[in-house]
Amino acid sequence: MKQMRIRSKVWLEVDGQPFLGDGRYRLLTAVERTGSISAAARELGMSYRKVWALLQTMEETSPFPILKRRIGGKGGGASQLTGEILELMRGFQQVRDQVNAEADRCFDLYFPWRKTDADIP
Amino acid sequence: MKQMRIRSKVWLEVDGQPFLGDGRYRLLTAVERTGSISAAARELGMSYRKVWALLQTMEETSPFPILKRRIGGKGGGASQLTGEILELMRGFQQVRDQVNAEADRCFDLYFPWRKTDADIP
DNA sequence: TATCGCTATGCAAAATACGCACAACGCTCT
DNA sequence: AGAGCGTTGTGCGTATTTTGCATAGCGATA
Repeated sequence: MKQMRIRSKVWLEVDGQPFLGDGRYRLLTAVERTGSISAAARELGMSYRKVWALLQTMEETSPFPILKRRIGGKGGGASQLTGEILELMRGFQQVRDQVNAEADRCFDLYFPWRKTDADIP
Repeated sequence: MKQMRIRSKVWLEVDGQPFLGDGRYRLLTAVERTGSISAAARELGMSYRKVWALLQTMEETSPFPILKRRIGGKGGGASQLTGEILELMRGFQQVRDQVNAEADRCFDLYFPWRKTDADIP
């Protein structure tokens, strides 16, 4: 039984470069909760190398700082998010949820048939 | 001057596999207008190999036929879209436009500031 | 000043995307 | 009937991107 469904994706760009999308949102959330980039990587099952590159790219395109990093010292180091990015993340979450809801609504509106291939003419 | 803006993307999936998104929509439109896969590829600046693979994958995941192909014969061959996919494309276009509009609306709603980095606190 | 776990990075390997080059096909025209 | 044309279809080597291993650097604390 073929099941057809709609998907949607929302992200913010800065100067045409991807800035904040769903993946980075989850990553930042994990960093904030754990207080560490490497702990966040472990938690999400990603390599530290990859996570670090993501955050680095993000920081380079961002108009404001994202992370307060501490290298060395107690516990070897730590990182936490800046107030600016936390505020932006709140707005992003709102927009994302609302757009996803609209996509589902439109799908039901324009494709009330075609939930499966059973009802294909 | 850093310019921040929102982007959104909508696509249909069949059994969890990507089926129809913006790129394939444009491709199918070109195939229909030109009546030929290879002409569509040239028009979009893509290799025939890539376009063929896209359509092949699409046809494999689709619950219904997409293309009416003719190999050899007048003009060497030709292809045109089935009525089913044309109908689906119309619905997709509606949903896509409406969701994109909603994304823009939400962005203005939740980020009335932050059009540029000039007005960052 | 030794330790610890974190941040930071060079580099090779793995996976993926890409497209060139060629085969198969069947109308059409001679 | 046979050659030619411009399609569709495909094998396979090459380029590009992604990935993560391995290791260096750091500094507060004890």
